[in-house]
Parts: sequence; structure tokens; C-alpha cells
Amino acid sequence: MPRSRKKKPARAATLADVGRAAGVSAMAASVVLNGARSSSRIAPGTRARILAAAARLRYRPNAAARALAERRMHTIGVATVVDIGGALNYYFLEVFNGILEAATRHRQNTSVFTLSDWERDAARLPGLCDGRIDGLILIAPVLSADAIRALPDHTPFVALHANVPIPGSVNLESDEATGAFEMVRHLISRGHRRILHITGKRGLLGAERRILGYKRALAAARIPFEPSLLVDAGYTVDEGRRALHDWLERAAGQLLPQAIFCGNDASAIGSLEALAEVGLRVPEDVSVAGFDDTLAARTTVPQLTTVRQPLHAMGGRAVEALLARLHSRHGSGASTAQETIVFPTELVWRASVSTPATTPRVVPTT
Amino acid sequence: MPRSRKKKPARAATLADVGRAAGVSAMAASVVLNGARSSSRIAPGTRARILAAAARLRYRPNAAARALAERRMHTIGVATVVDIGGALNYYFLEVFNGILEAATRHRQNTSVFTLSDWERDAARLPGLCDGRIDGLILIAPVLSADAIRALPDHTPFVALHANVPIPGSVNLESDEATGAFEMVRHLISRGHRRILHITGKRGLLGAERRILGYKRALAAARIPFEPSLLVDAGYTVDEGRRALHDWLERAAGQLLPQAIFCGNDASAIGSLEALAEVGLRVPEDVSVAGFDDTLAARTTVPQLTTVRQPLHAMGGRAVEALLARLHSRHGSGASTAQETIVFPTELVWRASVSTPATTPRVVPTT
DNA sequence: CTGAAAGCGCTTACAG
DNA sequence: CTGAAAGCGCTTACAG
Repeated sequence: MPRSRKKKPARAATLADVGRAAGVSAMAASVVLNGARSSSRIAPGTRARILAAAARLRYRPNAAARALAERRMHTIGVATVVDIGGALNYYFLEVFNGILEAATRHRQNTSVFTLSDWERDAARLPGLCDGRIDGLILIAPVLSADAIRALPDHTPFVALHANVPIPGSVNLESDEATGAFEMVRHLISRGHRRILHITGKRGLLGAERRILGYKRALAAARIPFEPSLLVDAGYTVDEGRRALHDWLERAAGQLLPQAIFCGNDASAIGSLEALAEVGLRVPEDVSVAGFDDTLAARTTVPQLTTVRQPLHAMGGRAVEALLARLHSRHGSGASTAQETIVFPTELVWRASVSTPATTPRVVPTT
Repeated sequence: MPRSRKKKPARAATLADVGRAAGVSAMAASVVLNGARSSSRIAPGTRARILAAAARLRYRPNAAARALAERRMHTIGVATVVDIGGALNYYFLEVFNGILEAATRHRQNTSVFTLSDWERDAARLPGLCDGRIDGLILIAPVLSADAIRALPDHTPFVALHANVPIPGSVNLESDEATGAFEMVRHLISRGHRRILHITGKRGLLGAERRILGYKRALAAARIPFEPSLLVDAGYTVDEGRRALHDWLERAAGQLLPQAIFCGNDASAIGSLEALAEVGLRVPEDVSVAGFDDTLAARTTVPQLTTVRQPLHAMGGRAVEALLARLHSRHGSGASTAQETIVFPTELVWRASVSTPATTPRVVPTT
């Protein structure tokens, strides 16, 4: 019988293979190839032979085996709702890129889990904590007390813009109230007094903080708060467009706001669309401002004046905070105190805001 | 000596723990909890006890251990250049969302690896194939023959818009030449004859195919190809803006193109900006069209007419093609033939294109 | 400086 | 229907 064709090793080379090829134990190969500190204990000649054998065999340490032995996957999980109302999430993209960059720098993999809805899918979270990730970053989670209680305690969490602080975790947020306050104050300083605010979904922490800043700035300028100028919407382009569209329809013939401060960039874009539909020009007839300074703020014509949140940096910081928790956990008695890190916001001036029209504008009738 | 405080198991429960609690072997627990088909072989009573114990102990199968035993991580890797020229990549976001959706549906994790540059970072690719992923999706790879040769053969690859086919892999692309042809043909049918094309980076397969479609449509209408109307740029907003800006500067006083067909949506957005800078209106003075139909195409004012590539669907299909390869590999003799799947493109009409101005426009002098 | 052994937590044949 | 054993490929004490 002819020698059966040697089956090409679809199997990747292991440490044992390398050891055999170099005439040493698998363990020696492990020390040289994967062990960091103790590799000095191998004689230079042996070392060279092992390295050569590994290169020849194209040895790659098996990630699963290493993870099992080290009890460490070197993988960070990211859980978020990417797709909100059929629209992709700019906010997510900025944060995510910051996370990826930092994770790569720290030699961590990044695994993404998308939820379609926090409330409905929070139950999936514990299932992700089965050793496939070492820790989890929650992007803008909206979790009930029950959902928080159900989170396993052997996996550390870090959240960005958590709606409710998660005990034992780090929460990263930005000073949204001040950002909104500064934006509206500056609008006022430019001469605007009749300022419409298109909000995010009511009840969301961020939306309420922005409303708070808006109201405070009005109060500081002794401009009475006008409830009809507070318009409930949401954080998508469509919701922003629809909210303003409906408002304009209702307000036909009445005085047009001089400026519109939107809850985020997406709803500001929606507002631009709604204004364009009825032939109003930005910023000649009305000024428009957003919030977040996502990439989208620079792709509109005119470009958006907005409140910048350092989303990219916040994503990176989330990774670092998570790794810090991971290490402290392995080391001493774990710093599991709840912690909040607040990033400053910053006004970004672009063309969508100018001074008010000299003659008051009226909402066109369609 | 007082009983030392029982250290709370930071350690998660294992199959052995569950088995012990239920009075059976770890193996029986494995069959009931994780084994799919053979779970019928356990008596119902035993089964119930095991399930109860698992719930009580909050048992989660350890992903690393399972991966090691099964030689399967249930994780798909995605490698791409997300950040092009400081700009986040819309194209990526659409594709990525399609990938995530399909991966979740098929119960696969998705791990993202970002490269800063294909040429420079291709060497990192083999390192990713160390068992941490079962297969890799390459988004818009630009690989040299050397880089392709260096790819390990124990990990299946699928590529979207590969610049060069990778032997043994699946490549997903769309019929870009036809898309470009149709777009330009329709511009012509609307009355445009002087049509500028802002290209992607020359030499890239996609860019060349779009140029091809552009030229063919001109030829079909017997409009002579005018080399000065073919403007080299790239796929970012900045490159588009700069390319058109420079062109307009050079062409001051000459005849303005009636329409501008851009290599992608980002460069179309850049073009909108360049036109706005010199006070030209879209579409009154000049029509603008993009390519891709990314989300960005709907956030400009006016919204972009563009060629739609079904990026979301293509991302999903990439996952399925990869899983098919994975399964065939485990099963019979592996279908490792190179395969190309071509998706149709589609014209999407929005407000950025109309009929040409009745009187010819001239490029303004700045 | 180097090796033999045990163990990480699971699954997969193989016996009963 | 159920269990004891071997093995996935690595790392981490522990001996020499």
C-alpha cells in the first residue's frame, strides 16, 4: 500500500511542534516565544533555535488555549444600540473609533455586541460575560434597576453616558448642562432671544441636562421660558425633521424663532431639512445649533455650530478605565467603587449660526 | 482559629460545579447544558436537576474552554481601515452594520481590527489568525501579491471590494462600472453634456471602474471625453473639496461644468462645500452626484443623488459566505475556489441633480 | 539554566 | 441512559 498522502497540517503549529523541531520542551518554547520576563533564563543558543523553529513552522500562539490558561481573553466587549430608528449612529462611530484605537494600543481585541433596544436586550448582557471578554464597555446604556442587579459581578463594566450609574462601575460623561448653557448664552450674546429647543427623548439624563442648561441660560439673561418653544423629539434625523416640521405647521403665521438649539447633531440636521422644505434659509432667516460635534456636523451645508463632546477621547478613556479595573482586580483588593469621570464640553462655531435677521421673520404658511 | 471568611467565588461556576450540585458528572451537565443533539439521552429527572443547579449557580459555559475543545471561537474577525485621512468612514459603517446584524443572527461574535494602512499593516493580518477568530472579513483590502501569499491557509477569508482577488477566497463587489454608466447616462438624458468626474485614488479598482462607466456613457452619447474634466482626488470629504476647489481656481473665467459626478458620497460632500465657498448653488448652477448611497447622502442640503451599492446587504452576505466556507471546511473537501459575487447597483434620485441652467455658467473668479 | 507535571474548563469518543 | 478518560494548547508553579 502506497504511503497515504501526508495530510497537510490544516492544523496550525503548536508549542509542542516548535519544541520538537528545536529539540527542547514545549515549555522552553513557551518561555521564549510568549513569556515576557523569564525568557532571559534560556541560553542564547537554545533561544535562537527555538525562534528559528517557530518562524519556520509559522507558529502562532493559540488564543483560546492561552486565554484558558491565563483566564484572560485580552478582549474588550462593546455593547451598544448602533441602529437607532433605521439610522446609523454617528455618536457611536466617534466613540467606537476612540475605543478601537486605545484597545489596539493596549493590545486588546474589541468585540462588538449590538442590541436593538436596551430595555428588551439587557437580559442578553449577562450571557456575554462567559469568558469571551474580560470586561464590557456599555455605550449610552439605559438600564433598569433590575437589569443592573442581574449584571454578573465577575466582569467589570465601564459605561459612557449611562442613564443611571451602575454600582461598582466607572461612568464617563461630559458636562452637558454646562455645554447647553454656554451654547444658549452665546446665542443670546449674539442677539437671539426667541430660541427654540428641540429636545432628545424626555426622561433621558442627557436630554434633561441639556434642557436644564437651556433654561438656566434663559434665566441668566432674564428671558422668560416659553413652554411652546420646548419641542419634544429624539436623537435621530427623522425625529428632528418631523418635530420641527410639525411645529412649523402649527405655528404658521406666528413669529419664527430666531435660533433653534437642537438636542444633538442628528436632530439639527433634521431641522435643516425641515427648514429647507419651507424655504427658510440658515442662518439668514434662522440660526441652528447642534450638540455632540459628530462628523455629521461638518458635512452639512451650512456646517453646524455645535457643542463638542470629546467622544473620541472618551472612548479611549473608557478602555483605559476598564483595563485599570481589570488589573486592580487581579492585583490587590479591587477598587470597585462607583466612579464618575466628567469631560468638559466646548463650543464649536460654524456657519449655521449668525446674528438674528434685522426684521422679525414669520413662519411661512404652506 | 475562626473559619476564614469563605472567599466569594469571583470565579464563575464550571460544569464540574454544576455536576456536583446536581449529583451527576460534569459530562452529564455538559450534555444537558451545551450539547445540542444528544441531550435526549439524559433522563428527564436528572435533566431537570442539572438545569436547576445551573440556574442557581448562574452557570455560563466558559467561552475559551469551549473554543479550545471545539477548535472554534464562534468569532468572526473584521479587518479594515476605518479612519481614512482623519475622517471616519461612512462606507465602513454601513457594511459593518450589515456584518454585525448577520453575525448576531448566526450567533457569532464580531471582533474588529483596524489597520491604519493596508500596505503597512498587511503584515499584521497573519497574526490575527491565531485561533481568536474562525475567519476574517477584509473590507476593501488593497493587498500586494506578497501580502496575499503571506496569509495563512488555515483561516478562511472573505473580502468586500478587494482590489485584487485573493486565491481561495470569496470576493463581494458591486457592478460599479454599470452604476457609473447609468448615472452619467441619466445625467446626459437630463440635458447635461459638460460633466466633470472627480475620481477616487487612481489605480484603485473601484475608482477605475467608475471612470470606465463615465467614459462609456459619454461615448454612448457621442460626447467627446475631455481629459481636463477628469479630476484626480480620493474618497474623503477633504480630498473632494480640495480637488474641486483647485480645479475651480484653475478654471476661473472658463465654462462651468453642468454636472459633477463624484467618485463617492464623501467627495461629493466635499464638492458641495467647494461650490458653496465660491457662491455656486446646487443644483441651480451645477448638479452634483455621488456614489455609494451612504447615510451621508441624506444629510446634505440638498440631499445627494447617488449610485446605491447595497452595502448593508453586502456586509450580511459576507458573513454568510464566510460561515459557508467554515462549514464546508469542517465537512467535506472544502470549496476553496476563488469566487466573486457581484451585487447590482441602483440609481437614487435626490435634489442635488436637476436640469442644466438655461444660460451657460462661468466659473467665478475669486 | 531547563524539564516534567498539573491544571485552565470544556467536548468528544469510548466503555459500560 | 450515564460515567471515566483523554485531549484541545497553553501557562504556572515546582523540582532539579
